Amino acid sequence: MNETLQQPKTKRQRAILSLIAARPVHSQDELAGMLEQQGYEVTQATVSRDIKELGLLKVPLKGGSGGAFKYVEPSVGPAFTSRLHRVVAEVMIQARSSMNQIVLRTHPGTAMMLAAAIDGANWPEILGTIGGDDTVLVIVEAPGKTTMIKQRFEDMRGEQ
Amino acid sequence: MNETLQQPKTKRQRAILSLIAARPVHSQDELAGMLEQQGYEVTQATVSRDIKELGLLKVPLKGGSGGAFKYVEPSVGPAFTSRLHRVVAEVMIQARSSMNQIVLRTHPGTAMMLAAAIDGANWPEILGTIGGDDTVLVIVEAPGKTTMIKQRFEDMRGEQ
DNA sequence: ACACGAAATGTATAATTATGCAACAGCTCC
DNA sequence: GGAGCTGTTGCATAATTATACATTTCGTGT
Repeated sequence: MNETLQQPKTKRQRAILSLIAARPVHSQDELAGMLEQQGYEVTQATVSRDIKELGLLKVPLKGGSGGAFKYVEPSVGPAFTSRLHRVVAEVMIQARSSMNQIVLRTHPGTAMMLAAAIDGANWPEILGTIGGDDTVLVIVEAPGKTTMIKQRFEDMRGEQ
Repeated sequence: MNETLQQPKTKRQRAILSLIAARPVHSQDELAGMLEQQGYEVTQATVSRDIKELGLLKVPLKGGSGGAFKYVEPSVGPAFTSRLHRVVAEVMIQARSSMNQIVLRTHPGTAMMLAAAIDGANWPEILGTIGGDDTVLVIVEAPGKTTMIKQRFEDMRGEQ
């Protein structure tokens, strides 16, 4: 029991990560209860602080099983967005356009991945893409739509 | 004003995405007030529902400016995890090992990206990597550590 | 026109989360 | 030893978010 009373914070936070990975945890009270079962003496207030420190996210469940939300690690958050969105956010450096062409610059060795993601998105305004090492050429169906398409890519990259 | 009364949900949700991208929004009440300024008649209850539908995330601010949290789109999550973690989650399909070698299978055209991310992580147990089109060969410093390293990759990929 | 069902929304409030404040523990310095 | 500082935690509750229920709106069929 002295071991329980002297439990360091780091160990408790690691236990939290294990718990939320093992099964859905719907509320901080629930999580506090689970920690109690593992021998940690802890309240909802401390769990709230842990969750904030760990950067855990409360995400909506898609099926409505039990509670309507669960806690996840930050890395699980992106799974809720489209593949193209994730890839753009990860590899795209710059987007420039002229007439009906958009040139996307990427980190070295990642252009093919972005080109594939763009193809997979099946945007009707895009005729096709050519990917090299760090550059993707996107052909837009008409010059009038180029700026809008470029803006979409920039929106997906988000603020830096 | 009739236009305000007949505002469709989709348009309001798009406005929400623009608002949270433009500056930090700390609470649903704050967001409801901002929407009111744009002519949407809406309450916190509806905003809560919108946020759930859009899958927006409430993330902790790192600086403590104003409120301690803000709302973001799921794609903004990547900033919270390491590059290797994100790349593994995005491209790695399988990890297998033998003696001091780990073979990682990836989506086509993405192996170089993963190899670069592994190199960038500078794990002391890894001597080096060789990346091809859809396969990365990882050389571990000793066979005794191969399983543990492989497990790390699998942990980062997470449940599928 | 009316009836019906589904979707959307507000009101009120239950449920959940965050935090101010005080207390305690641990560490360093004199 | 004591003083001072920092970090951690619980208590109590303020703040925030989610939701039950009722109402309204919209779309479809007769």
